[in-house]
Amino acid sequence: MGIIRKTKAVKMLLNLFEPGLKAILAVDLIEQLKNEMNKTTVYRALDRLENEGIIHSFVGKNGLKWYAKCNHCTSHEHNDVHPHFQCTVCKKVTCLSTEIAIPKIKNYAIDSASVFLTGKCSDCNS
Amino acid sequence: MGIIRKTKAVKMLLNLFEPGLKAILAVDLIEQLKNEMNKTTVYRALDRLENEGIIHSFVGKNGLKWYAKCNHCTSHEHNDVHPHFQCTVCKKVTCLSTEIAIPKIKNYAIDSASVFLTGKCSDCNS
DNA sequence: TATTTTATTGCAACAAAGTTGCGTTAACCT
DNA sequence: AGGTTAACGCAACTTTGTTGCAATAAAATA
Repeated sequence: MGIIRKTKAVKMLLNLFEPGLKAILAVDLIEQLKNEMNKTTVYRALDRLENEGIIHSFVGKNGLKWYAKCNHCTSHEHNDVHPHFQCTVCKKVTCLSTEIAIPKIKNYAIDSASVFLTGKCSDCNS
Repeated sequence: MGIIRKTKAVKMLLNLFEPGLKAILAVDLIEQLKNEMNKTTVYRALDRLENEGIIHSFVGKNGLKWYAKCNHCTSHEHNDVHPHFQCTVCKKVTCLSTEIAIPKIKNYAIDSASVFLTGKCSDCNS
């Protein structure tokens, strides 16, 4: 365990995430890769990459699953607690590097926060 | 438009939300009401109540839809920008009344934020 | 109250996202 | 190269949510 094979699926997926902070819908990955591999393969490869801390996932407003590359995570710890942002104009979803302040609430022990923002990105806001 | 009929479905749903801040899974509502009405009816009644600003919805970590009662919303405006919290012990999901600070990001125009927190609620944190 | 209007319902069929089991294939190790 | 085992493909399935349409029941009107 802990070892991940460098299979065709893994390589292709990592290529697609290469550009950087942009998140991709699982469904879109399946569509893009439909001539190369089965959707089951895509889902399973994504699972593995996520378990190894190479990518992370989150759920959008509509319940669909997004994936993006991690910055400084390991299989033990997902350090990457950052907000995700969707532009209402270009529809792109990105990881923001802004740290978010986890609110303190009396008598509650909060151990995770996920923040999803919408609005206009810098490209569309001009 | 703007008028919502006080049908059986609407009354029963509002009763279930009565207790207060607790959110309920759409799927659980359907299960609870399966002897009383069709799931289509539940989904459509929830839609109407949400459009009128009587309840609001959000998506949990797993992509499932939650509904909860609104505090001070109208059909025109959902003022209720509050975090949602799920206790990892008792699994309950509640609306927190804490205001959240929408982060400012240079060149971005942010117009909505949804925050989902997990941890231990006050009941389970003792 | 009886009648008309129109929103709401039930049903059955569908759609989309994601999962599972299992026999086959292909990475990796030696 | 050969063996071991993770990864794959396929088909079938599950779950959540949606749609069209004929039937029903609120509300409005007479």
